[in-house]
Amino acid sequence: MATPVRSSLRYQIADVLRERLLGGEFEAGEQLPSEPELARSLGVSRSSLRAAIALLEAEGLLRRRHGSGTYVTERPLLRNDLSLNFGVAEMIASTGLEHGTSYSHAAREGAPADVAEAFGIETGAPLSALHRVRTADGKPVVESVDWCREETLDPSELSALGRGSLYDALAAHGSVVHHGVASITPTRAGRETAKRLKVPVRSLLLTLFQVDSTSADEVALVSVEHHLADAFEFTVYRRGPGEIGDPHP
Amino acid sequence: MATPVRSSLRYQIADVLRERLLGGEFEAGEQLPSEPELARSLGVSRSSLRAAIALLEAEGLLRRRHGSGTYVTERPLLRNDLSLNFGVAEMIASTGLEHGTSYSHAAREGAPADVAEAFGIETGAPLSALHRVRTADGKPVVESVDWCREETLDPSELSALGRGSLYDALAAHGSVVHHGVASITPTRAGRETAKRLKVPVRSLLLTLFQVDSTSADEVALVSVEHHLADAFEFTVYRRGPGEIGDPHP
DNA sequence: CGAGCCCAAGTTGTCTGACAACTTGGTGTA
DNA sequence: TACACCAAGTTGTCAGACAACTTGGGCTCG
Repeated sequence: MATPVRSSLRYQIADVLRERLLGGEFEAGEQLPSEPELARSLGVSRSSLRAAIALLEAEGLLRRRHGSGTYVTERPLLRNDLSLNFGVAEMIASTGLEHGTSYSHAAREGAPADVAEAFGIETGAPLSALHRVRTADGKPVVESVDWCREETLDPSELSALGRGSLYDALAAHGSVVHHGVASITPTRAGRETAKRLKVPVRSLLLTLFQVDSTSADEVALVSVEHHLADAFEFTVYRRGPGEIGDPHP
Repeated sequence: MATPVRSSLRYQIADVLRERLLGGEFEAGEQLPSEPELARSLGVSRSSLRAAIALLEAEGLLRRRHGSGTYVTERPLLRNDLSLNFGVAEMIASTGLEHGTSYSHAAREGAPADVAEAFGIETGAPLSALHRVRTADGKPVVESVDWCREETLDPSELSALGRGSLYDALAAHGSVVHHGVASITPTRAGRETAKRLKVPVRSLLLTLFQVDSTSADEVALVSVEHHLADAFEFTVYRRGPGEIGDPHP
């Protein structure tokens, strides 16, 4: 088939392998077929396959051992792996719960200091803002505010979002999100937030302040998410220390 | 010089480049020399260089654009990048503050349920435990408990640790930590923790539960760290969504 | 003069084949 | 039994070539 092929081959191979790995085709700790064999069976060159394996190794899914083989990492699948950028909806869906939105309001608002700094604009300059409360099986679990430039999406387009993904809407307007940088802090629910999440004031929250950028490193979206403390568990794969090192077997 | 060369060449190249990048040799957004040129100047093959660049791309330091070039990512250096595994001491030192330990106690203790599960042993089975309170410029900021097998390090070895790194001590006993998986939750200070950190009971904390493993995927260390909410800021680079995608320039 | 097409140079992406470095299990020997 | 050695299999690195893509300049044409 003549698919347009937008992304590099190695990413496509990595996607295929990731799917097969997460699909449970291989056991934890099991050895993968050798590189030449895998490459043949996938119909790609060994070098492209190796590049794909390198990606999965950086994600912590695979482990390579010189002279021995490539092995599936023994680890419980990470829940809500922070190194991947997904929306709240996906996060809720991945737990098997039904996701919904109990509150949604879009407006033209002045940028708070931290948001303005991320966009490189003056504090108070107008932006499009989308306030939402996301639910899991009907229970409010996340209160979020998303900010983007008016030129990208105006408030009316934001309210018309419905069940569609914000990332998709941005992409449709030429602002494809390539990556984000999130900063994580524990907080307490203020009066407004508490009311919207239906929890007592000063309840424990985990707050994500995230700046999403395009592949040209232009800030496309800034979002603030307040998560109920016990709603989700965030995990990260941390490399090192020493990056490699294996003195003796 | 004839260094023994233990790790793969691509990791060494990545280390060199990372150093040069973080050292400010290139400006943010600047284009790197072409791959053939860089490879020549480093005295390595282009394929090895490409493997190294792939690592740095996965870390979010570089960006490659087909047909155009390789560019330095525009982002403020991440503070306390969670995707790298560093100790509390390094974290404090990186802020320019003096790190210390105001409390340290090692003992043989029964494993709590979550720690036992990580090690794959029975709850209550004996482990070596190291309780510490870490300080920044004399102020307590982190309370931590580290657990490891008695065979690896016994309590007396833990108390003798002094200012040395726990990772170094483990490595010296044949347990080289290769990576960790951390899970992050907001918590409140209990009575004991509050007293040790010298903050009011129920103060806001960020808790990291981390499982460190060797390259053979054997659990070497489990640690629980309670961080003062305003002491540090943790950040993560999040790939995606879509992993690549760049419909039009 | 401006808009748009075209092309050439430069860059990253992929392929092929070969050999080096290392691991592992088995065999043979002292 | 213990040890040295070897052979097969694996990943790591190298070299060279060509494909795919971007970019900027020059050209034509209106």
